[in-house]
Amino acid sequence: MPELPEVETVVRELRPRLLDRRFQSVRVGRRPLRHRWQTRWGPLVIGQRIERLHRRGKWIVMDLGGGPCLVLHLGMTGQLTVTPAETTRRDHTHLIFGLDPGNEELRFRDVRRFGCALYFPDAASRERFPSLAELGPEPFDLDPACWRDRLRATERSLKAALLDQHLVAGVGNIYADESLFAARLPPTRRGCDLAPAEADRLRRAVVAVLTQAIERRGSSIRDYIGGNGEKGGFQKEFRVYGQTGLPCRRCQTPIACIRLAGRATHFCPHCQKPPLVPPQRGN
DNA sequence: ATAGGCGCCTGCTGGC
DNA sequence: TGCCAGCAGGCGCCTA
Repeated sequence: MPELPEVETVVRELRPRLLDRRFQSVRVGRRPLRHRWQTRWGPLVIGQRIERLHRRGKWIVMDLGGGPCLVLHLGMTGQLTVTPAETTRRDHTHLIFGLDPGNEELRFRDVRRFGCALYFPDAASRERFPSLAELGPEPFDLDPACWRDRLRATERSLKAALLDQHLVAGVGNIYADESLFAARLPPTRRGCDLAPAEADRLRRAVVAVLTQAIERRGSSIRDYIGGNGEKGGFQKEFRVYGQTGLPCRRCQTPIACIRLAGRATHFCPHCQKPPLVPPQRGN
């Protein structure tokens, strides 16, 4: 799915097209998405002005004037685009907001319907939404000491830790694998077995990989497109994700793929070799 | 606390 | 060519 870089790209590209415009109509598809799926969007949003558009983890938050907001998640196959109203609507388009001024529509398309769109009447109700409220810090704002301590407090694998949105927000399967490769750490290594310097290396690797991916407008494997409808380019930079059997770009060892934390996990068995003697806890 | 499994959905791919 | 199992970028729920 869209992970942090993809969602960031969508938000950046939609912002200039959405800010200060109002919803003038809503069309809702017949089939529901996840969570509390609204069927009566019209009375909630028609006439509301889009004041702010931002990202939190993999969530898109749209503040409407005076408190209410729209919160969207793209799931695995979600696409959010602004499109001329006359453009043919593709199948699996579940929400269509007419925009004023102009003859354009904000469209939410999601083939697998793992995404969701939620309306909160005020900030307090949004703050009670657990998926947002319990989200960990943004990767770019991680306090190094706090990250080190939280990582070293868990016996889970580094892969599982990176995918846990409570620990750090926005990392998914692709960027977890790419970050672990960049940090030269094995995905199976336990958080509690990391030396402080290694925890810090991982933090920097996550930031570096995500930053580079945002610069390339995210990764398009199949469904992902940015807010302007174009595919991303970071899939060309993958070092391990989806590279099973291909030679590692550093050492030529074939990239391995295992199942970890329930997900396909790619790594270089040589560059990301576990240490012979794990560092002592507390050093 | 946390790992693992499943379910939610649809569409594509690879093997037979 | 056709069929079917397996798999896919997420997340939440359940069990052990």
